Amino acid sequence: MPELPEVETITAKLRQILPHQKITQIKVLKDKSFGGDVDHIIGSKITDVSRRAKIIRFHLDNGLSLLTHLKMTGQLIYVDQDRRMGGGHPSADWVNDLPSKHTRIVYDLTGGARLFFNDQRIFGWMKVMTAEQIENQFAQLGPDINSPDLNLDYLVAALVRRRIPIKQAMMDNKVVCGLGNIYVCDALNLSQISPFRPANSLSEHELKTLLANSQQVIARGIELGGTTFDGKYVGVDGFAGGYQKEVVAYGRAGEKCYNCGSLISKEKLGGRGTYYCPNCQR
DNA sequence: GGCGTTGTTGGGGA
DNA sequence: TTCCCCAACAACGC
Repeated sequence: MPELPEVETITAKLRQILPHQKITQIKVLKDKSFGGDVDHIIGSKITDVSRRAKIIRFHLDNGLSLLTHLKMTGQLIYVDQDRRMGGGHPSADWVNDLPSKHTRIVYDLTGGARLFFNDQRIFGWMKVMTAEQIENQFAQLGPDINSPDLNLDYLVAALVRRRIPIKQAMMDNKVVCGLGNIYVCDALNLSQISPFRPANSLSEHELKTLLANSQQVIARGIELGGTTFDGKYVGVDGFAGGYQKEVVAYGRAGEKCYNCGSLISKEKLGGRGTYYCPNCQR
């Protein structure tokens, strides 16, 4: 479920909280959720937390890293020794339910704090990896949508031979990372470009507009702490994001397009729900 | 019981 | 080989 703004929000928070903390114990409640040997990282200290695409990386002082992908329903919830979530904020009222029936892994940290990995659908994972394995994992990825390395020339070159619909191309991690279904629908609506257009049919000017709007919706999503539908995404402190209040297309089928006043449609594209305005998105 | 769900991956066909 | 489509992963709510 989390897209880049959600993962970025979680990463930024964990980067404030976790460095210098030691992993004292790990309880794996669902084998499928954890890859590698817990004994290789128990006793190590977290030195940094970073993000690439939608993958969060915990850097450890023994040279290994712990990587996690939250996929659709993963959550990382930090609870300190006083059972406050997210390091000092008031806690969501379900803090006392942890570990819950969806908790897959529990990390005990320095001084009695704990990090919970919850994942309803069990698509997400956490894995112990070496630097070399991480390099391989990241090698095929295009630049992050919010990366300074991403520019119009790159996007034009990446899409020139792609005939798939522009929406699918923008969601392809080999082209650009971090633009998921919610934000890509909104970026296309703001750009007044149809999601069904072949990627290589867009003019350079259209791609420029789409890139700028994509960067803008992602930046806005980060500002608002992500998007929460159905309570599936929550931050490290257990609370929801705010972008769902500002969506321009996603989830608005039957409501008026903010560009032109026509009604937003919903159709399937590449197996995903696609919200767009048939009138002004051309 | 059926359908839909915010992400990724791999198999198979063209 | 590359490109592209689609099923699969699995659990929940409507």
